[in-house]
Amino acid sequence: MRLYIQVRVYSAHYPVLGMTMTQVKTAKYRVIKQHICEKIESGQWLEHSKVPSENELTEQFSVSRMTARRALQELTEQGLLVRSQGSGTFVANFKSQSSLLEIRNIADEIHERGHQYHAEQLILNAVKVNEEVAILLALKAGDIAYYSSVLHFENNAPIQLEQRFVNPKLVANYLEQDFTQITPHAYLSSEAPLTEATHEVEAVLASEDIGRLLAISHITPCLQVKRRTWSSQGVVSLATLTSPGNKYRLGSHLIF
Amino acid sequence: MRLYIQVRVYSAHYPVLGMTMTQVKTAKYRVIKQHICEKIESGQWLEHSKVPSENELTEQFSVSRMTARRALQELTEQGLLVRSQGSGTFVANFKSQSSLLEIRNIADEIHERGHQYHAEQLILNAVKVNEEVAILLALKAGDIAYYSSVLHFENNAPIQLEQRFVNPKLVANYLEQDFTQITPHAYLSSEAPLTEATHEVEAVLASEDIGRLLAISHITPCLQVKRRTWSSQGVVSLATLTSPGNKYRLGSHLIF
DNA sequence: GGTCAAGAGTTGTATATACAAGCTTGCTTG
DNA sequence: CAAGCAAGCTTGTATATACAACTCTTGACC
Repeated sequence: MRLYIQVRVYSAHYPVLGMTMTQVKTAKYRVIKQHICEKIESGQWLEHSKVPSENELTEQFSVSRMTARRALQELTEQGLLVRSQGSGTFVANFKSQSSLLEIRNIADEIHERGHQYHAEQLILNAVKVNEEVAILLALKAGDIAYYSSVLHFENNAPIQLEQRFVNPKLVANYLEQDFTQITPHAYLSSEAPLTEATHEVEAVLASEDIGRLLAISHITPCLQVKRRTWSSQGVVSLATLTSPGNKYRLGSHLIF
Repeated sequence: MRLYIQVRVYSAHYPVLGMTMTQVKTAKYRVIKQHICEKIESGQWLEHSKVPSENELTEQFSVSRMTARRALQELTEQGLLVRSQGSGTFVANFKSQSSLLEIRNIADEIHERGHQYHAEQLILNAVKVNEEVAILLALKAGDIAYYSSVLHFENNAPIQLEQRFVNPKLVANYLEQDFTQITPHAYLSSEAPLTEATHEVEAVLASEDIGRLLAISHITPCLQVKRRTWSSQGVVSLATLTSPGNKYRLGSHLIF
């Protein structure tokens, strides 16, 4: 159906055989962003230290000021930099943060930071729910729910344990999925679009089991987010996300 | 010291007597953003409906395409709009993503639970800020900022330690307040209405000092929220809120 | 010597322009 | 008529330019 379009595109812009289809030409401002990110994440540019000015970047990368500016601007909006009219641009002190305002896919989040993501699927089965879970999922105690336990990795280090109960009435094929290929959140979003969500955030100490999975000691404080999501049909799932406090932060940005 | 600067500025740009000092000249792209926000929030532009294209806005507001574009771009980054190359710009389907980490007064929160609230004011003075705080408050290292440390109690048990730096240029009478009578947050809101805020949430172990104040052991995990608030004038304050994880939770409710 | 002024450097806003790239529509053509 | 193409609209990227506004340093003047 749309093949002719692709043919046109390929012939015009991807003439070299074997060339990867993705990001054949990276936008200049993205190159600059990437460069700055690397400097910060590698520790070469410390917090509060000054970042090259727009004019300096203009020369270094042979781009116009507007292009250099765009890189700095976007990194500022993303919270990596702080700018001050008249005095310059500086490395912010908050690095890895995710947005609580958005229900996000942790895989996307990690990819955005330029890091490698993978997941291990620890458990995927059907379980009888206890009373607490039953109430929260709008089921009856003793009913069957689907349960998954997935460990998320950033650069091969465990970063988050996800334990999730899913309402089987609303998501039929949950047990057939492979959550090393698609995150539960991404799958659920495609099956039953979210209409509502609540979060509860608390600080806890990891249990022995969880500590072992996340490779942390038993006195490491963890952020635990309990997320309950609805579709138009009702409560879809109940997720408990546990991350070591020293590796993971939540960030939010409200505008009134 | 810096008065001459202000004089120069006033004479050049604020020639009319009685003219308010704030927002005398609103940036054009902000006007456009405001216009679009109002359309969406008033319901005149429904979800998924098409927003005027860059060229249309260019004509309507008599600006260049780059300026119109900037308005659309920023609203997209803020999640109000969705853009698609080739087809147009549309109202996003996530609207009132309000009350996440709703900026609330802890006193109100405790009263709502039917509990008793009171506060102790530990410190209230002017301090020289270090570089980190200076940057975040848009001051210079060594400048003076106001600092307050207030301990909040729920039913006579300490529930939250609030440590706050305040920009003295924007809130003049901060040191004259009695924060056992009004919370810093409530006072600041009355003085300089908030327009923006960022939060960072992490799980930490309390330091010895903080542990003593909060009456918790040194292995109690704590939720630590760092909140940076803006008014239309700039960064108003920088607050660090620390609460024992077993006594305090953050909740949020998103509706799509 | 302290005050003020000027200048250099920085970010902020705005415009005009050009071309690339993706989507939609409708017309042409076989 | 249907397939395919092209035109026209959309957003995306990039440049060059100009001036405004803020900060800091330097230096001159009183």
